[in-house]
Amino acid sequence: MAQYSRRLDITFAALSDSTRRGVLVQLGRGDASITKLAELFHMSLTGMKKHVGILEDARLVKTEKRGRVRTCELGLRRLDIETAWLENYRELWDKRFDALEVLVQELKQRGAANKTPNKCRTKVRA
Amino acid sequence: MAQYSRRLDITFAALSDSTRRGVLVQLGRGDASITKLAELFHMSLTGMKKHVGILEDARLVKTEKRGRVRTCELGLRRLDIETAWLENYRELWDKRFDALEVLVQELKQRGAANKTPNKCRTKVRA
DNA sequence: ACTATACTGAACCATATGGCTCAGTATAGT
DNA sequence: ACTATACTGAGCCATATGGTTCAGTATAGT
Repeated sequence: MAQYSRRLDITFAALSDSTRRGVLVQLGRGDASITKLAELFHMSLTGMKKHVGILEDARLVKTEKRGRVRTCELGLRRLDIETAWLENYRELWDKRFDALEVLVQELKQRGAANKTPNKCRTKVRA
Repeated sequence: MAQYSRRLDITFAALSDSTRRGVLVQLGRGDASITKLAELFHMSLTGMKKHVGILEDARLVKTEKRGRVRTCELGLRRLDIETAWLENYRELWDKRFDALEVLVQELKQRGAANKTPNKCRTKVRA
C-alpha cells in the first residue's frame, strides 16, 4: 500500500484542477497540440504547457514533439490505483456507518426499555 | 457535470496528501481527537488541525467539540462523485485505446499488403 | 531568404500549502 | 483555587500553484 503513496499524491494533485481534468477528457476525444488545448481552454500557451507538464509528471498524458508541434495524447495510466483507493475508502466508510447503525439500534433498544438512555444524560450535562 | 467542478477540485486536493488520506483511514477505524491524530501522525497539534480543517472543508470529516476535546469522525460524503469521475475517465480511456487498437490493426493489415506502411516512412525521416 | 507559427524558458505575481512556534483561552481534575 | 490538558489563533517560513508576459529558438511554408 505505502509504496503507492507518492503516486497517489501526484495524481490526485493533478486531478484537483478542473482545467486539467478538462484536458484529459478532451484528449479522450483525440490527440491535440498545446496550441489547440490553450485555445480550447482560453489560456496562454505557456499556461497550458504547465498544466500538460503536471499531467505528464502524473503520467496521465504523453507528449511527443514532431517538427515544431508537440502532440499530446492520453498516457498509459488508467487511474487504477486511484480507483482502488477510492473503492477501499468506500468499503471502509460503509463498514463504519454500518457499525454506527448498530450502535443507534442498541441505543434505541435501551431507550425503549429504560426511558432514560445514556445519550440524553450526556446532552443534559452540557 | 460542470456544477461538481469546484467540489471535485476541493476533494481531490484534500486527497492529494498522504497524511490526510491516512487520517481518513484512521477515522474509519473509529473517532479520534485532534491530539490523538497528531500523535499518531507525529505532527504538531496545529499542523494536524490544519489537515483536519481541509478535510472538513471537503466534508470528508465532521468534528464536534465536547468540553475541551474536539472529536473527529468521518463525514457523510462517500466520495461518490469522485468515484463517478474516475469511472467515467476509465471508460473514456478504454474507448480511446480500443480506437487505437483498431488503428494499429489497420496499419498492420496495410503493412502486410503493402510492405511499406506509413508508420515506417515517418520513422525513417526522423 | 523571409516570414509566420509553435513552442520554450526565464522571470514575475498573488495566493495557497505544509509545516512550525508561541502565546493565548477554556475546561477537567484535585 | 490551582494545575494540567486540549485546543485555537496569529504569524513565520520555504516552497508550490496557477496564471501572466516577454524574449528567445526551431521549423514550415512561400
